[in-house]
Amino acid sequence: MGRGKIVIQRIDDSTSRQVTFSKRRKGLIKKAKELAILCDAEVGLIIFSSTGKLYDFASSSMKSVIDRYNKSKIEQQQILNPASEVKFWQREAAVLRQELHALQENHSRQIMGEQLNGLSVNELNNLENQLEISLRGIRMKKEQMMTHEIQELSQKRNLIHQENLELSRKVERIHQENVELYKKAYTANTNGFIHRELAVADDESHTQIRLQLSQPDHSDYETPPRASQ
Amino acid sequence: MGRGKIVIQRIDDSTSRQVTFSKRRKGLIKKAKELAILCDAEVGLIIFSSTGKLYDFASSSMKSVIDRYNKSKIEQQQILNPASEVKFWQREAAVLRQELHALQENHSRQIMGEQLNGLSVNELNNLENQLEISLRGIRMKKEQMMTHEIQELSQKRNLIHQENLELSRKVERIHQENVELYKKAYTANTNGFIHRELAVADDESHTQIRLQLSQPDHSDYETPPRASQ
DNA sequence: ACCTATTTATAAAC
DNA sequence: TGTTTATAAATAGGT
Repeated sequence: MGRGKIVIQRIDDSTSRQVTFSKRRKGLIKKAKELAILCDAEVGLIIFSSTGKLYDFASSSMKSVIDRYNKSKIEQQQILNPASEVKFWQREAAVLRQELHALQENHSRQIMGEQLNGLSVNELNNLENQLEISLRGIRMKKEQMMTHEIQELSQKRNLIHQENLELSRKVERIHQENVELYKKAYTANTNGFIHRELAVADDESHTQIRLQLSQPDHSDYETPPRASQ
Repeated sequence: MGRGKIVIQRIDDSTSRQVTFSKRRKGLIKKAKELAILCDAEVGLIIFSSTGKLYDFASSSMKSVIDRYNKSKIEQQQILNPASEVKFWQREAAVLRQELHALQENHSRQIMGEQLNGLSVNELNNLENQLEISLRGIRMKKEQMMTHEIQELSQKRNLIHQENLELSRKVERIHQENVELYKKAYTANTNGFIHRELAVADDESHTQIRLQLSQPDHSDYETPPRASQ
C-alpha cells in the first residue's frame, strides 16, 4: 500500500528502515487501539526498535495485560497441576478473610448487645479500647504473617532463579562439549553422517541458549507492583 | 477501508463485533509480523477478545519481549526507585502504620475531649463506629495489597519453575546428543587419542546430569510455605 | 468463509 | 521528522 509493492523482508537500507519503522509503528498502534475500542478487547502491544527503543500501547495497562496473559498461560497448563501454589494461596487468603470476618462479627455483636443494656460512658470507652486492641492484634499478626510470606516467596524465587542460571550454564557447557566432540569426530571421520546430526544438534542448542539468556528475570523483584494499580 | 466508513467506537451488535474482531485481529497480527521483519524490531502483541480468549504474537518469544519490556521500564524508573521489593513493602507498612496511628491519635483525642464535655452514649457510639470503620478500611486496603502481592509472587515463581523444568529437559536432551555423538565418534575412530578425550568428556557430562537432576527441586513448589511458619 | 467497493495505510519522493 | 500523492492493502457490508 504505497507507490510500489514491497516484499516482506528486512529492509537493508538503515535510513528507509527507520522511516518505515516510524510509519508502520504508528499505524500498528493505531490499529491496536481501534481493535480494542471497536471490539471491546484488551490489547497490549510492545515494540522494540532495532536500536532498542521501546514503544508500547495497552488498552488497559500493560501490567494488567501481562498479568492476564501469564494467568492464561498458567491456566493452560494448570490442568496438569491442579494442586498448584496459586490455588493454595487463594484458599489461604479466603480462609484468612473468613476468620477475620468472624472476629469482626463477634465484636460487632458484643458492641450491639452491650449497647442495649445501656452502658456508662466509661464502660463504652473500655469496650472501644478493647475492640481497638483486638483489631490491632489481628492486624499485626496478619501483617507479620503476610510480610513473612512475601519475603519467603521472594527468597524462594531467587533460589529457583539461581538454579535456572546454573542450569543455563550447564546447557552452555554441555553444548560446548558437543561442539568439541563435533570438531574431533569431524576431524577423524568424514563420511558425512555425523556431520548432519551435529548440524541439527548445534542449531537446537542455540535456540536454547537464547531462551536461557532471556530468562533470568529480576524484574518483578526490583519493580514492586504498585498499590495504586 | 470497507464498503462504508465506520466510527471508532464499540460495535454494539455482538455478531458484527465478533466478525470485525476476527478480521482486524488477523490484520493486526499480520502487521505486527511485518513490522518485526521489515524493521528488524522485537514485537509482542497480546489480545484478549471480549469473551476472554487469548490471541498473541511475538517475533521472538513473548517471554523475551515481556522480560525486555520489564527491564526497560525498570531502567526508566530505577532512578526514582532504587529500593527493592522488600524495602518497598517495609516502607508501605510503615506508612500504613503511621496513618493508622494518626487516625487512632485523632480518635483518642476526640474521645478524650468529648468525654470531658460529657457526651451522650449515642455520640460515643458514633465515634466508636467511625473508628472501627477507619481501621477496617486501612486493614482491608493493606490486606488486598498484600494478598495480591503474594499471588503475584506465586505466579512469577511458577513461571520460573516452569522454565527450570524446560531447561532441565534441554540439558538432558543435549546430553543425550552428546552420548550419541560419543558412540558414533567411538565407532568411527579407534586411534586412541579421541578415545581418551571422550572418556573425560563423558565422565564430566555425567556429573552434570547428576547435578541437574538434583536441582529442579520441586519441594518448595509442591509444599508451599505455610502461613503458620 | 468469500466477494468487492471503498476506505485506509503507506512507499516513494520531496 | 512532516507533507504529498499514487498505489497497495485492509476491511465493512453483503452473500
